Amino acid sequence: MDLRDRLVRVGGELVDSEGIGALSLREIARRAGVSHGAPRRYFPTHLELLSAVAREGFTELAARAEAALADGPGGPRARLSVLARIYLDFAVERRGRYELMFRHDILNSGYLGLRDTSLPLFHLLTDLVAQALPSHTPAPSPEVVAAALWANLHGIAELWNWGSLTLATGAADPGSFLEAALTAHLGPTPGGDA
Amino acid sequence: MDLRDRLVRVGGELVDSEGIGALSLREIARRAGVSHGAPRRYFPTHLELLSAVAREGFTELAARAEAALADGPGGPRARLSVLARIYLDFAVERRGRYELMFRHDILNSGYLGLRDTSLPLFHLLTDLVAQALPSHTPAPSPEVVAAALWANLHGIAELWNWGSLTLATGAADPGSFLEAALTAHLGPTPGGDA
DNA sequence: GCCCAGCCGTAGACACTGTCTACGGCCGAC
DNA sequence: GTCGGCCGTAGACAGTGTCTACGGCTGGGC
Repeated sequence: MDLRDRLVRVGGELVDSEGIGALSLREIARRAGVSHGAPRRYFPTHLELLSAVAREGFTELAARAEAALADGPGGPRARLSVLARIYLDFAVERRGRYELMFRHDILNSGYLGLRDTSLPLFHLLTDLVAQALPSHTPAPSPEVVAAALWANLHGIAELWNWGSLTLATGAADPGSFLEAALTAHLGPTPGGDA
Repeated sequence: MDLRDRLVRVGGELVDSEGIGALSLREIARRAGVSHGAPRRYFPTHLELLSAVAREGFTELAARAEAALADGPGGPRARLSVLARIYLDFAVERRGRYELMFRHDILNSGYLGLRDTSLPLFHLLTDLVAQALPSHTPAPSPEVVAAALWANLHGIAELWNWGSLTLATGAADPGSFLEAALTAHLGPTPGGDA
């Protein structure tokens, strides 16, 4: 296997298990069994390696979303609920990776490449929102609603991971916040609660 | 002036102007005009110094909120709008500081002290939400709505600072997202738009 | 007035980090 | 068979956070 891919994979396992603080260049190189100078042949800088690890996270998140949305047709609102759940589950399960994926202070250099990987996900969200939006009232554009919903999801994910939501409300599961966010931004579910 | 206070102040100026990456222990010591070992007398660890800088941020945010809410009485919904705006403005103006304040991977050691400083702000939010919540429907508890609103605000702040909201929607000001979040979580404004 | 103790900051060492550079070894092309 | 180029090694360098030994200054007890 290519050393380049191996480095990204090792970095991914490392950030998934040990968190963002363990992602030093030399540690990745050690775990990949090469010297500390080897990664430089493929990633001119430490941050570019981290960007590649983050990008891998985006592709996996997109794959999860695609897989979950593939089998059941369902209405757009139900699909949005699934998508939001996928997003939140990813953020909680792969906490370190999720943090890395949104650490823009780290990833600015590789940001252009990252954007290409994360934009399709946002477009998927926008499309679903456009289908799910009620047709009454002068609703704002789907992009705006999708962005607002995304901001809400991201905030829930971060606060949940910090324990702030549990601390403030005693909630044992972020699902209620998720559904509240969907209802808040899209209106009440047309077909009932389920 | 106490060296302890000077270090916190210098660190605060540094994170406000240069961002979180510039906040090394030795750089703070240099700018304070002392040797790199001096801070250790007051902060056993680099992270505890950073926690103190973050705490100063929370107290200033609380002071801003208090000042803004003091002069005008206004309805609870209007006061919530002011509070949300204060929060968002702080996050945008003091971007580095805001990032630091919510970098829980850094601040875990001083987290207990931080919680004491940030909890009153959340209680203020909860109180206002309790007053602003419409009395129809089996509304969820004010804590839950306040937490959901906070999560939304935080998400807006982060995505806005990253430029993601501008990129996705072309918006030139985060205010529309802010008002949308208020409406989404509290229901439409009873007294109109203003 | 002197002396001594304790606080405060200095300075150097240590392990670790990311980056840069000079080097060798191996493999394929000619 | 020889030569060139890719790949990884290894060491140097500046920077970091932490730890420790040291000096200097100040204030209190006699």
